[in-house]
Amino acid sequence: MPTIKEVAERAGVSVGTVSHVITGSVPVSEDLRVRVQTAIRDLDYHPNHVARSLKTSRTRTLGIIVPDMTISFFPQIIRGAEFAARERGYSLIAVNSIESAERQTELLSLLRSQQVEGILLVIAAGSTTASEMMRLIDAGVPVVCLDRVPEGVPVDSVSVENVTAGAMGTDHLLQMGYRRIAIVTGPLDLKNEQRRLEGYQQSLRRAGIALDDDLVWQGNLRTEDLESMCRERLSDLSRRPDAIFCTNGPTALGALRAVRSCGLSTPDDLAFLTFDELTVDDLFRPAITTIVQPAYEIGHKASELLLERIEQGKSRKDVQTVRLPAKLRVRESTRKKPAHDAVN
Amino acid sequence: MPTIKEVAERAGVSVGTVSHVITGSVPVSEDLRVRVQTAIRDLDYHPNHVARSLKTSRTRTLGIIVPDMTISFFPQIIRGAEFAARERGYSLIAVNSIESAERQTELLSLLRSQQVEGILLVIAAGSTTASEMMRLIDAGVPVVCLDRVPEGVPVDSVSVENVTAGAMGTDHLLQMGYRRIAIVTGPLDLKNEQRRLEGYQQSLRRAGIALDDDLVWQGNLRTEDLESMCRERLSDLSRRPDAIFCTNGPTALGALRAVRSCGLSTPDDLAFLTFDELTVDDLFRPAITTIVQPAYEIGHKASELLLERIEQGKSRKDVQTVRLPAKLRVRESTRKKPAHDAVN
DNA sequence: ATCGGAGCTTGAGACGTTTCAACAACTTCC
DNA sequence: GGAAGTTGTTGAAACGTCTCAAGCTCCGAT
Repeated sequence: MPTIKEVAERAGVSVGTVSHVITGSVPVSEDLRVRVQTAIRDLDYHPNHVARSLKTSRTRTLGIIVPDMTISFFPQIIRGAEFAARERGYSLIAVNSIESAERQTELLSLLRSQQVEGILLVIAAGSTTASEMMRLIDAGVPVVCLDRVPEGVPVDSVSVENVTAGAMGTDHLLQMGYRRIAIVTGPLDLKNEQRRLEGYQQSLRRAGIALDDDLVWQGNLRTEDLESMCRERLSDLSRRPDAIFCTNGPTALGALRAVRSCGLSTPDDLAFLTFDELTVDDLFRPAITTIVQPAYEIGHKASELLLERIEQGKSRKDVQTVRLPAKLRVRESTRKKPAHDAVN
Repeated sequence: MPTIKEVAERAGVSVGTVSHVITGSVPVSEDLRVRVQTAIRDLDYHPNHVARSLKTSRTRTLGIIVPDMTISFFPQIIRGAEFAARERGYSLIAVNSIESAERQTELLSLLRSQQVEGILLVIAAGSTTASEMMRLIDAGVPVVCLDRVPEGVPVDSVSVENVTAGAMGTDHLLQMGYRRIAIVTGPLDLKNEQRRLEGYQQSLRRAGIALDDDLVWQGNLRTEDLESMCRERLSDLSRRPDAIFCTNGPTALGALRAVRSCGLSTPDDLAFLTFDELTVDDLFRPAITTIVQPAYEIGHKASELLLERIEQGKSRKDVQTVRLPAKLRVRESTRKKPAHDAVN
């Protein structure tokens, strides 16, 4: 690859002048400008960002760590974040932590080594992040947490209004006549799982329905595990719920498979409601009612917050906490419960 | 952020020694090693990759450009590529061209400026890439094309065996008793779309069935456009096909919506077969028969090829062309056509 | 004619690493 | 006991760029 020096030679000017033409930071005469630009084109010269970054200590690059890009929720976030970054002349590099705390630590270090100017982080499940995050923050690395928000850490965050969303879903099921509502969650050390559960409980309490621990089905994020757990739970006829509420996508997939493999159908045998679209929920028969998180907007907003932090070097005092509303998209799987069913 | 110099001072050694401890390239006495490592930990030092790269002109980073990360096929590719890269100590940065030729050019330049050591490229639809690719190759940038392979350019590539896959799908439909098979394609300037069509035609010809241009429904990659095209086609009762074969995921989604909105059902009114899983095809009722491309493996293999090129500096003479087989996953949407239907 | 200033252009230092040649301190061997 | 290795350590140059201070040219004002 040609260097700025070769461009300078070919154009018959100094290196400094070439740099000025490229960055536009200092006026250059028309004559020289065109000579330089011609040379750049002839040589197919691409400025070496590595060298530039070393000098300016600016990379104009953000990093984002997500647990798993193959879960459709995350690419949407990434696209939103990428777009916002791009609007401000930044680029975004995305990496997967595959829900592993060690990998997350490695990636954090990798991104810092790559001199990204800020980091968007969706915390890996089960990682005890608090101290690690504090180190990051103390080191002055701009960070914004998305979707999953750590507790007790003064860090900017963007996520959905989880309690409200959990309550909204439960309210809807109640309204449709369901009473024995099972909630299927991922690991409860994920705060947003916990909050969704909280919303569910609030809603039931408001409706005067006793909470039943038997209806809180806590699992992990592995679809297969979820499936077998649900299958087991569902096989106990006497305690079978009349509705299932899943707090996230992978969970929902497992639960749905379990429902099917138990020979049950939705919504005849039980109603079904889930967080996050399964990409094509509208095409399912019955179509599935979902609580839709504004994934793209979450990514977009998080990026904006991060850039604000970076460019205005805001003090860590004023931690920003953005909570976006989720939307309920009602479809067939939560159809009103028929009266003759409702009697039992 | 602390620098290697500060570490050296704190440990009371020279900068060179610290570097040797970090890279492990030269033996260092136990005594100094621990002193240096302690200093590194105390200072929370992260080596500056930017500076390192400048010196070594190695970034150990690959770039991948995909049209759209929200199409589930691509994240799978990325995951595969990322894994293979990681196995060899490389990291991978992913960006979206959003099917735009200009954006692709920008990103190519961006990645080169970022000094990635090689590029994985899924060409944007409609970009006339030949000359651009030749420049890249002539400049000695290692490139591997995935999924979509340009014609007449001596570049490594990994994709699925498209003709065979197209024929395989068609064969299956024929075998199940369908005769009027419509094929729904994306833009035919994408060579793999063309090849899938080719396979379809081969299969029909082998079966002695006349090709009917009326059954080749060419569209673009926008689901909505596809939907309205299909709806229009399907509304013409006299010419309605008895099976639909979609050559990619976004296309399939559109076609499926059209089928539904025309009040038709699958497979009773017509059979349905598509390339690429719609994430949860097994949960559809009826479950959809798909031709599954080994996306993860495509990414993995492409990464390996690229790394080989990078590390062994293979000459451009021996262009590698890898074609992986697709798999037919038979489900309900292509159930055997009932005899009384088959008479007409 | 001289001076001052505006507007371009240049050269050199610095960014944080790696790495090579040089050196120092020990061993080992004759 | 000294030459020749061996092993570990150091200092300085270099990577490609940006940027600051300094220099040059030209022009108008005095």
